[in-house]
Amino acid sequence: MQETLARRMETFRRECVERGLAVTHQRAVIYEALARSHDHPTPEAVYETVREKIPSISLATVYKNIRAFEEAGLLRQVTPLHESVRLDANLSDHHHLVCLRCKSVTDLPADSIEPVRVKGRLPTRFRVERFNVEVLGLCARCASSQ
Amino acid sequence: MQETLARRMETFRRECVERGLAVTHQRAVIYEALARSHDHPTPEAVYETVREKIPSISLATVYKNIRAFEEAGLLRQVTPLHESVRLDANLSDHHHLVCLRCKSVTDLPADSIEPVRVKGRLPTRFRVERFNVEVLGLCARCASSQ
DNA sequence: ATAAATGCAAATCTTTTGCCATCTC
DNA sequence: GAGATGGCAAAAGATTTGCATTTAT
Repeated sequence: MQETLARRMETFRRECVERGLAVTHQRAVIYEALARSHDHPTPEAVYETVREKIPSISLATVYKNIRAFEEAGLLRQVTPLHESVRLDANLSDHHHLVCLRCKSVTDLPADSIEPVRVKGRLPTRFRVERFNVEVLGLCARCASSQ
Repeated sequence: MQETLARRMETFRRECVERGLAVTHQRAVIYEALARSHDHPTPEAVYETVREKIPSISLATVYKNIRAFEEAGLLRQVTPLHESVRLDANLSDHHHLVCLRCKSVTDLPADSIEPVRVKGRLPTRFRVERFNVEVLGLCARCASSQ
């Protein structure tokens, strides 16, 4: 497990070099905080963690680097739709097609995807209410103007 | 189809009465804009649409009513995780357990859910990159403190 | 030495809140 | 007429940007 972290830090350094990103102290500490975490933290939470090691770091630096890591493919956002609330007045069972570039959302009838089936047990005593399935990719327009 | 809209407006009025929400002109126009839309608009987009019918409406009113409609169960947000970016440095295939109340996110190994399978064709020439599966519900802590 | 990155402060964008006037029931 | 709602402006929260200083390569 510790081994895995060391390997991930190694990968991180290599990726940075490959992408022309300087391996700064701040970047390494931010990335390590992310690699250690399993709670899918917000930038603010990452900032608080990193501050324990680098009290002088600024929140803007955390944001700038999260953005840089994303662009380098070192991390992802849990959902690509966090920028602004997206509303859905269609309460019937259905799914969504989400364009990663333009963030357009299109309905997908429930029957166009095999029903989600959980195999085995869910980790905790989680009370499942429903499933959200997002099909991520590029819409026709974005795929062609690529 | 027009029929469906009329029926939805009827349901809307009934739900409002049942929940003790006054059926104001603004509310009806906001709800109708949402019911007619299929692009999962942002509050700002709803505001622009509604302004065509009620030029004097304020953005705050749109936000307040979206909130009220949500609480009344008349609409949903496409993802419950839009408040702040949630980061994921684990790029391997996996899913997420999301608590609708506290917004905690927990990893779910890829093999705990049957692989998502698309039945038939996707509507447009959409270039699928990957699937996001969110299991929504209440985490153990929130379910018990309910 | 050079180009990129950091830190700070200000700006921007999204969403919420307080308060008084207005409308629904 | 009472209490909920709307509009406006200000506040709060999240994220980005500009710029001078510092750091990595």
